[in-house]
Amino acid sequence: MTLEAKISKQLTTFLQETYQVEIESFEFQQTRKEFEGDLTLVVFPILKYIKTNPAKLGEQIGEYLTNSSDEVSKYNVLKGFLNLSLSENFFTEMVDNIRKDKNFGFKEVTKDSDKVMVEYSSPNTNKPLHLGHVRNNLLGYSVAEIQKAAGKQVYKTQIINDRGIHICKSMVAWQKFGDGETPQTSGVKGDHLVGKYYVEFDKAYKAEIEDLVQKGKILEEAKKEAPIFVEAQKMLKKWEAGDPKVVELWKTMNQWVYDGFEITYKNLGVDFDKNYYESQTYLLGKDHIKAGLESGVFFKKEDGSVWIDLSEEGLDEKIVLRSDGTAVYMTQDIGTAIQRVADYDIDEMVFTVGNEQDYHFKVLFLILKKLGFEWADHLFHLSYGMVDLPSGKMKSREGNVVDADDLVDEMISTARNISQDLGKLEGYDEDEKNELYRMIGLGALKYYILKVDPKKRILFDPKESVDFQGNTGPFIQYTYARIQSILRKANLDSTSLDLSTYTFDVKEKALIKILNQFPEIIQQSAEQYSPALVANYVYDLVKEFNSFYQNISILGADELQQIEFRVELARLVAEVIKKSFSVLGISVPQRM
RNA sequence: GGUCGCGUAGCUCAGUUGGAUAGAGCAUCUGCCUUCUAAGCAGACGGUCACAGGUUCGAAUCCUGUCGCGAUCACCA
Repeated sequence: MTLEAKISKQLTTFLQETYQVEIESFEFQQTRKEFEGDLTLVVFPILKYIKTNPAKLGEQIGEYLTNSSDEVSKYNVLKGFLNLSLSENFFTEMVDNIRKDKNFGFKEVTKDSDKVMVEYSSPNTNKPLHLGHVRNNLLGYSVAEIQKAAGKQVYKTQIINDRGIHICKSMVAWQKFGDGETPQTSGVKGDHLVGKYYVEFDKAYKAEIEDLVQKGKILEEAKKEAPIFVEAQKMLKKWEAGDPKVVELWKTMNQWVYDGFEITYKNLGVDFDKNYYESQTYLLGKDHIKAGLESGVFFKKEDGSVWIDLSEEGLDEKIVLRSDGTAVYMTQDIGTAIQRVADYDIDEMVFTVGNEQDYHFKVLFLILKKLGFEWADHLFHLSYGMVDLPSGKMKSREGNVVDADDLVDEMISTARNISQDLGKLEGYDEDEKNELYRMIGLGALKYYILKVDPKKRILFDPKESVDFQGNTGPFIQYTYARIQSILRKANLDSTSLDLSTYTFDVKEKALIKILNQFPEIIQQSAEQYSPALVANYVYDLVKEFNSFYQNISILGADELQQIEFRVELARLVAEVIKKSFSVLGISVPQRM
């Protein structure tokens, strides 16, 4: 039982006996720093039931709790706020609880735990990943890890958009201008090579449009008639018809991209339990449209196209099948969702997709619900804001993107420069140093992106780059490394530590209180699908620890028991840092 | 135009069932390395919480309207 629950119970009893009113829930908050106390009861809401003066009631309750509750040792009342000081015993209890639970903060995953599938990344295969994908990947991975920590069975997945006009554009351009170039012959990473031809396509396409317009064509027509575009469309038709040559080229170029993506994913430290490929799923869903047509969920227009009318829900009509009977995006999304539930028997699904698709997912979930799938209530669109550059939106075909691989490299090299300036890595060999630079550079990047509320858009200025000081990943990693240093020096066995007679320092208490919040933070961030909560929490913890560290001597404390406890407290802080960062996908160093 | 989201310090962000004098970091300025790692600590400066109403004992938070920014409203994905 949480502390709040315990005290609430006592309060219910007290108010029942004294005022004959039944109140079960009370409003608590952390006592603000400028006041004495650990936990604050807000008295105002109780006045709705008991007409009296808030200060007077606060006094009464405070008096009662101090006398009858083991947890409360002191109180003071300010206006309508009752500040309670917790007893030393209670702090001892909290510490003991944290110490004895090796899995502190995380819920155990069992065979009976709910199964949740988290989809993220889901790239197109015509270009390398950029900063927008990075946010998507970091968010998706972290949310998946947080769900695990909250006790769910998690499957990470992506659907790779490996077919369609976009990849055909790269293919056509490669055929025309590529001169047989491959990743091997050029030394260019596969996804970048294919991306290069996507840009080439766009250049040639634009030139052709320009040319046609010069010759008197209307822009709209020119766009449709430009020879290279016509060629790409032809190629798509051939692909759909299974033309062996086209399919082979398609396979080859996609493989280049997959090999490239694999490296990027590895560098980012993200992974997947299952990949779905659009080329294998794009025909799915049609059967369900048929079934829905029969049951009256959908209706057919004269031209044969199939629609759903969502005007009752305040939305429009939405097409689910083209008049020629082919699938649209929505069709296959209906199909893949159903397929996934069939494959994995999942209870929940999370779709990590940008907020530009809010409407799409609203409609998708509604359709699945109308088709009668119970699980449609447990679908969540993890909608996140775009990452914009100072110059505006990133557009791959125009080349104004922050490339994922370049960005990671830059972060690592910044970390290297800073580390070398500080020069604290005596005794590390080159491999160890490089591993550390990578850890810090990625830590900076990941924390920078994850600490922001997912739904907010991020403005990323490559010139200003990412900080390594203050509220940053490296700051938190640094604190962890400092603690490791203390643990090495102390070299203590704390198993027999007994705190039953210990008197805690204010800063020790502050740390214990924050540590104690960890399990709740994990649950909250899981419920809200927000890694930002964990990021901000661990920052608060670390800030408090650094203040403690700088103001109170740990190894130089007066008494052995103090030394032992402080070392143990530092160890607990380090553990929570490590766990918090692990769900953010960030590693922590022994030294830095 | 309809719908959805956002608007908090010069900049980047916290502020979650409505609660005390709205908090951090960066930047600027002041102190602190002969003691556990200064990627740190202690402090100063910095606010019309976009604006206007409303609900409430109490609003950055809830409601309405206005303005600004963004997204979306395709037989594209």
